[in-house]
Amino acid sequence: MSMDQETLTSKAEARTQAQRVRILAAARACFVKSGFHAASMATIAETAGMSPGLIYRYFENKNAIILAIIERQLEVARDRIGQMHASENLASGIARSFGERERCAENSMSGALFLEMSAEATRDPQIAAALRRFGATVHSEVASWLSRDRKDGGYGLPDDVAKARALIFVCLIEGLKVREAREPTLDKALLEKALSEAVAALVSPPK
Amino acid sequence: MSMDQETLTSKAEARTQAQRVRILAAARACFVKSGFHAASMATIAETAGMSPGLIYRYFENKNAIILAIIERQLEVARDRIGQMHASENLASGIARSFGERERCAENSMSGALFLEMSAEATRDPQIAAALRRFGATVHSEVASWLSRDRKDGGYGLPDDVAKARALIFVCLIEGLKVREAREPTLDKALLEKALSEAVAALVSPPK
Amino acid sequence: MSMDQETLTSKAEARTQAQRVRILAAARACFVKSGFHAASMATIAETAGMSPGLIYRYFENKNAIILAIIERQLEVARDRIGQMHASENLASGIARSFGERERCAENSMSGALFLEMSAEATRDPQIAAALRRFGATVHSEVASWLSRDRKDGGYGLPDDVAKARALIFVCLIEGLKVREAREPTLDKALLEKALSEAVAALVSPPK
Amino acid sequence: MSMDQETLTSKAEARTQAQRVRILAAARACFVKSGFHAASMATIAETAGMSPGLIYRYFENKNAIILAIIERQLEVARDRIGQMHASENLASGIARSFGERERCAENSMSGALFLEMSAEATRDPQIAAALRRFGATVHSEVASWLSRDRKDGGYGLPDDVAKARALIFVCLIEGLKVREAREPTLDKALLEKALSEAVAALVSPPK
DNA sequence: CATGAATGAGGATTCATTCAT
DNA sequence: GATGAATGAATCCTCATTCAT
Repeated sequence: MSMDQETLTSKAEARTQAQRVRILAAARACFVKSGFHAASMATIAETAGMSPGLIYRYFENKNAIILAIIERQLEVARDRIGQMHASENLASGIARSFGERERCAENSMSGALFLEMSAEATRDPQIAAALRRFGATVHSEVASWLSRDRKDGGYGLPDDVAKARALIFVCLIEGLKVREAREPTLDKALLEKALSEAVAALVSPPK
Repeated sequence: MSMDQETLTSKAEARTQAQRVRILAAARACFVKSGFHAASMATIAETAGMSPGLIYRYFENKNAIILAIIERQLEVARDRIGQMHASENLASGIARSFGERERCAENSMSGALFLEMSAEATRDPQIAAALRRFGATVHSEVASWLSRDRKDGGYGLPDDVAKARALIFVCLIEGLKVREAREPTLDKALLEKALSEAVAALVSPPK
Repeated sequence: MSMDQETLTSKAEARTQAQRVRILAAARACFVKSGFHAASMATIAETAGMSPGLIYRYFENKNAIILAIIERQLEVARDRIGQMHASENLASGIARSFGERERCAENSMSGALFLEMSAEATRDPQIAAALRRFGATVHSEVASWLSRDRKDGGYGLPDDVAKARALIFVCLIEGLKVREAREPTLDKALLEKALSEAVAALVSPPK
Repeated sequence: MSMDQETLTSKAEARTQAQRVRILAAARACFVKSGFHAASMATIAETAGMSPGLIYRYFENKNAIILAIIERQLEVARDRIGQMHASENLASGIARSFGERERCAENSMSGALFLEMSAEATRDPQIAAALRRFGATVHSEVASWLSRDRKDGGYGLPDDVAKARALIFVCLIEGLKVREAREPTLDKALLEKALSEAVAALVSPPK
């Protein structure tokens, strides 16, 4: 009744993957609450419902966890920005997502986490590289979306204009993230008004 | 050859002030390099060329140093933003200040420090309050500048538009700060081009 | 060969208890030798044969250790005083216990520790409260013993006289404790003679 | 107009003495409030209205101050006990002095200080010796007072009885001191009642 | 696999003592 | 004499990491 080797292996791998996910979820929660440094391995372990020692079977050390979280958060963020293109009303979409309470799962990029990551990037070259990769991807994606033909859902801007506006767009979004972390109570109506005008300007044809 | 009491007192005060400045400069350097938490008092003391114990004669504890640095950085930032209004060409001014090398002195707002501060603000209410105060001041300053009459060096925008645009402006600047910390090598020409268009849009009369 | 859950739990609890005892014994020894403040956690850890960090798994901080020791010493003292009632010859019992060498174990109330505790009580309200509780218990116990009927092993004194004499009795005992700490070489014969007369007077019917 | 050498010297000595007194008074106050260890030299200096450095011109180190204070306190206590003999009503005199608030000056032996001293004596042989000397003096003084002829203000007890009762007396007083430190709110009426009976018994002719 | 007890290197902070002025 | 800035060792405590079970 024993399973063949391959099945066993894949079962084991699945479990390994599940454990890693469990740890990362716990770590994310702790990091959001206390920051990378203040969150202790003991707390993360407790949050994950396992022993501190076990974590080291799945991650070499705390830094590896931080890195893995960052990697995953960047994927999530990338996806989210991808979805924006499709959304009917970009400005209100962004505005609405502002200050969304962490829904516990990892499908939302926490402003606090984003700050923590960025701050850490100024010291850790690996993190810096990851963020740079992320930034480049997002920027070119937004740029391509602005330059794409109108009939393909784009805005038909010349390439150079698209690139410049994409930069503004990306900085604006990141600035909002920072603000969100700091001032989650910001007036949403004002924000939406401001954003809709800004977005309109960003996608309008150049003079 | 003895000095009168007043002279002595002011000498002592001058020394005290000088020491505080020395400590803050060292702390700033350490914080930029390692972050608020990873920078140890021992390292700060060494950087300042003094013993760890001496620091506590001038600051109650590490947190007080962090707070003092933040307060000072926000002043600097406030001043800088104030100067922007006066500058001939806003966009290129901002672009030029981007990525300026930390001149070690405290007259430039380090992007890294800004991130560190913002991240810390999500945990420390005192820091959060300081940042909020700062944010409010800057926002209203920018708004008043946008709404002021053209003949007074403003842009004559209606109050509500000015408020909304000021928000965008401030977020954009902060987003740039974040980017600066992460990617100081960003293409300056592109940045200037992007900013000049964005700034032009922000100060243009509403439709 | 694996143990069931219950066995495991009780084993763990037993170990925890054993470690606490080990720490308390070491701490007691250190406190007797150097006092609460001068005894360092490092020394206690070394005495207990463990690392400093480990102590904090079993006690929240140094103060908790001090408190635990005090609590335990007071229990011991309470028991001892309880036993006195039963003893054939009270005076010689007290005299004999005077200056007993610390048997390292916790079954003897060290005079030094008693002093340390009392001195600390003038500053730490928690310790003061514990000592006050202790004092009240002992006082009322002695009083009830003096007032109880002769046929129940008491001395049949009126309540108010019993209360007053109990106070004297308790102060006398405590005074002896102090003397013991300071002058363990006191002439035992003299002490016994003095005590037997004093005890006789304390239990004699009032005029 | 200059004073001769001798006058100068004695003037200097007087000043030295005055400074020492000032320091000791300050130290006493600090020790009563915080204990020997917790009272810092800085606080003592501040209380004495001088700089920390200056203290070291008059005392070799903190320990020397402690020792000097103890020496002085013991003198005071010796005097006080001497005065007791003369007092009309011994019991009420003791009772009344119980819990007297430190009158700031050094003419009252603080219970807290007494405890601190006794605790310290278990470690520091010099302090132990001082206390032992003190104890012996007081004991023999009390004994001689009990054995002295009635017409000389004594109680005419035989020498050996006087010695034994003096021991009880001294322990009782010390026990009261301890209690005072711990429980300054003790019922005075009860105390006086208890003491008057006890004192009466101690001075009564032996059976 | 899993546990969690154990380690020990730091970290912030205090304070007796010294010494240049 | 007097100051008080400066030192640096020592203290309590935390936490990433290891390893026997």
